[in-house]
Amino acid sequence: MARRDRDYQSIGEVLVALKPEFPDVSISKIRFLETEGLIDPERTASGYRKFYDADVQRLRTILKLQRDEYLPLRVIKQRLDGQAGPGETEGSAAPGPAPAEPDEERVERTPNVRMNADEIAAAAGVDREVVEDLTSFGVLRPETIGGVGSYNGEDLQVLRMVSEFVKYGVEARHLRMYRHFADREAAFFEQIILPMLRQRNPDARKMADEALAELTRSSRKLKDALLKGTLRRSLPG
Amino acid sequence: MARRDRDYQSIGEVLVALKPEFPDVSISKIRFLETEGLIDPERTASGYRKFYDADVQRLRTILKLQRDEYLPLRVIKQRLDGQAGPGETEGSAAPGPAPAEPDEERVERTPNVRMNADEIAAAAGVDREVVEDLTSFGVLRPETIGGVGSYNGEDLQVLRMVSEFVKYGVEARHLRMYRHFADREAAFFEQIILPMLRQRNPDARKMADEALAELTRSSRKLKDALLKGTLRRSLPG
DNA sequence: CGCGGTCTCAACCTCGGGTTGAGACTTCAC
DNA sequence: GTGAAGTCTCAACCCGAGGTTGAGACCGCG
Repeated sequence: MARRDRDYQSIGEVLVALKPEFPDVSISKIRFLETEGLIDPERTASGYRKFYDADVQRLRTILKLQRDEYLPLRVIKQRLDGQAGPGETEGSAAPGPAPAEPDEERVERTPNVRMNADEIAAAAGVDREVVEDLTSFGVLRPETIGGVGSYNGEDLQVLRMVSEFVKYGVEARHLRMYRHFADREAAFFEQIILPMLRQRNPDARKMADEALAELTRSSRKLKDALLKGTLRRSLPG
Repeated sequence: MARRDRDYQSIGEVLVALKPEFPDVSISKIRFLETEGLIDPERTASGYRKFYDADVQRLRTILKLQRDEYLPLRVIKQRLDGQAGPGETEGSAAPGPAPAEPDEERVERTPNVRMNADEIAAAAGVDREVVEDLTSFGVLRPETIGGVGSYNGEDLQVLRMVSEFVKYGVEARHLRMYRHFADREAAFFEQIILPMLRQRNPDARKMADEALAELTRSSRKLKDALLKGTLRRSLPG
């Protein structure tokens, strides 16, 4: 009678499963990742770790991020534990050399900030006009509250990047293409994700989140690779 | 008579210049980066380091990559020295799902590999048909040698990412948008870079390379931020 | 029943990324 | 010209991240 009918794997089985893709994984490493809070497998009555598919998938994601993106574990953790991951958000608003907070732990940031056009312009170090143009071209989409645009932390992220382009003389209207593309891409992802959400599986939500994160990463790399390849051909270099 | 008419800065001046943006920088760190081969400032007759604008710019780039992307110094170095990867040329077009080369010295480079459709399909673990479809949709653009497509390492990168999408049931034709966008973006960058190359400055080439790298990074973040923002609104999150 | 798998816990290790200090030279400001 | 401030090298040291290595005890399955 094979006992293989249980619906989880032991740590050793997981090891074997991951080894081909991640030769550097080890039992002690997996355990270590648990002590660091990156995974949290259930236990049997006697204390053995139980790895369900979702756990293994998460482990795979962790190892991939570590190997391919060189992310430190604390960042991986943040990024996986709810989108609490602050998209990085380097602190200190304001262009001025403001000593800023020693800050140290850059947790919590982003979503609940609220700024008007002047504030966000100042925070990103660009002219207010840039903000207005970006908004009118739809690159930024502030919520409109009482007829006045209200920008959030994500908009600030965008604006900071735009400010890099501005240095090279790029104008807001040139950046519309980025907005259009983001919309198309989001719609594309939605088509993939929505069916997953409709499943009556209790884990559906969790799986969908993981899937979305993975799609986002893959698409980023795809865009990168295509862009680089194209540039290499079109620019002498 | 102010001696300020020299066209370079001392290490201390550089420190002051960078401090606002990178509070953690220090003199010893800058020197350390030199011993690690990441920068290579000229020296005065008496041995003092001379930092020209391009050196400072490079330094800034290094610090940004370290802080925002968490890249280890050796990876930053490789990435900035562009092409100069070590060893490489694994050539292991391993079959099977994913042993491939985790490669250790990541991504970026593998220019001189040459594969036909079957080989690249095997290396990425997808069906040959996927390769054919991608090629016919222009997502992959192999050189055609004697009527036969010849794919390189960049194509393999792309194909690996595509294989992630395939898992979710995406078909090659859905990915055409990525190709279109990469083309538009490359053309956009070209418009920014070409004027820089035409300058009769001896450093023009170097500056243009730096600029291109910076644009690439900024645009990546911009795309990321826009996509995430859009997803957050369109998918219940 | 025994052999291999798994558990915890503390000690240990390596490496990346710097810091510190000593001792000597250079440059700036007056 | 002289001293204070800045810079140089070089070796030694430091710290944290990310694990590894046993020792000793407990499961579990054939």
